[in-house]
Amino acid sequence: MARGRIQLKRIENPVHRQVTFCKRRAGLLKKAKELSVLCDAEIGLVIFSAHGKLYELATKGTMQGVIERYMKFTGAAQPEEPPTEPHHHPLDAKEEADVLKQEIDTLQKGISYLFGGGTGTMTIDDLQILEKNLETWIYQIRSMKMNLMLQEIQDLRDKEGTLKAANKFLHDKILENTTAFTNFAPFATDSTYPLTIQDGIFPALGNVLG
Amino acid sequence: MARGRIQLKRIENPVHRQVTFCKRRAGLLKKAKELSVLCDAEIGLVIFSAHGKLYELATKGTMQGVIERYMKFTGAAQPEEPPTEPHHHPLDAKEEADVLKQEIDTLQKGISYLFGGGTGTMTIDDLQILEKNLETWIYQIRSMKMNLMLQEIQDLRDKEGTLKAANKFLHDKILENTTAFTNFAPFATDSTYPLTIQDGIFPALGNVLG
DNA sequence: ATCTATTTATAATT
DNA sequence: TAATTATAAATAGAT
Repeated sequence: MARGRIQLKRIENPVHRQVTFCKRRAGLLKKAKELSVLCDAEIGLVIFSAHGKLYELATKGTMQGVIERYMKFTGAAQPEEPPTEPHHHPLDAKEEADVLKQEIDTLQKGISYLFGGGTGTMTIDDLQILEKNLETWIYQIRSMKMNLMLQEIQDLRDKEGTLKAANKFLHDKILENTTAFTNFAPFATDSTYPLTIQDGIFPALGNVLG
Repeated sequence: MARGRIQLKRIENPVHRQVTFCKRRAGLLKKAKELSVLCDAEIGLVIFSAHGKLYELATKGTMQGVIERYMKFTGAAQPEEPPTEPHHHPLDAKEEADVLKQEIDTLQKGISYLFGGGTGTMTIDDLQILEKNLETWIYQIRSMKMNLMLQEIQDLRDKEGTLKAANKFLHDKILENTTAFTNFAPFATDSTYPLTIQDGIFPALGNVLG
């Protein structure tokens, strides 16, 4: 990138190649860090030099964590442990996570209880109970989360509607004011466009805007 | 890097953040490719956006290959092999919903199959498989729903931010107009108060403010 | 998405 | 190996 364009091919001179590797490796790691910080992304970066040396960067946790998340995402059967959920909104998220963990505990305890004896004396009735329990657990987990999240979505939608309404109101107000202004005559004392409405609306909007 | 320095901290404005994420993500991937080609290095790069979308790059082979090499290097436990068909792009909402339905289907079929026969010849191995499947299903259902809903919540939050910004802008606009108007028409001060609009808007605002 | 003014990264050089 | 410097490349903000 300086003092001459570079060709996008392997640098044959081993000294140049090594120097460039060091510089660009540092640059790449820096850029990765910046992207992670600026945009709140989780990044895993591994670099094996031509001679097999490893350089790595994992933002927001460990490389193991990144690899597991990647595995989950791409469908690799990477078992166990509830993954680190995307950090979002501390309050509800924490509660939800706790409830969720508890539910999973319950499920695993139930399974252990039913199967852990190793007796092989499972009856159809036992299995029926297990089935029902599993369905119930799944249902409860799902609906609990559903309710929480639907609630939040609804709240946000309401907020959006309100903000849009306020937006429209303000917009219309501007149009009115503009019209009044351009058409205005000094004797327009009977104006129905009362700019002092702001006394009513602005303090309230102040809260919305904040 | 251009038109003003940036602070090395999370960009709060969601629009700016998203734009910067796209640009810098592209830049980072490009730099990684260049380093790999120029210096004959093997690189694996995974990026999870704040919304959980996956972007990846593996030079000289697959991401699985990079992960395995990394695991060998660090001596970490090998997370077994890739029965994978990597989605190069994260599932969108519709795809996720379909997968979810399918998973539920599978769950119900599995239960029916295992219990519906009524033979009572369930082996411990069968039960082990069932247990594992149930855990997997629950996890998948949960994380899929999570992703969908977190996505929507994030979208709505971003929208909210945008609307608030718009409202602030309009609000400022009104202040300007008001000032201009009163300066130009000092006589029109006895205007009546026009209350018809607030009847519509204020109750709605009340919800936001509360 | 495209453009442009700047900042940042870095190839060549010392 | 570590600076310096001239230049290419990336990108923040604007359109």
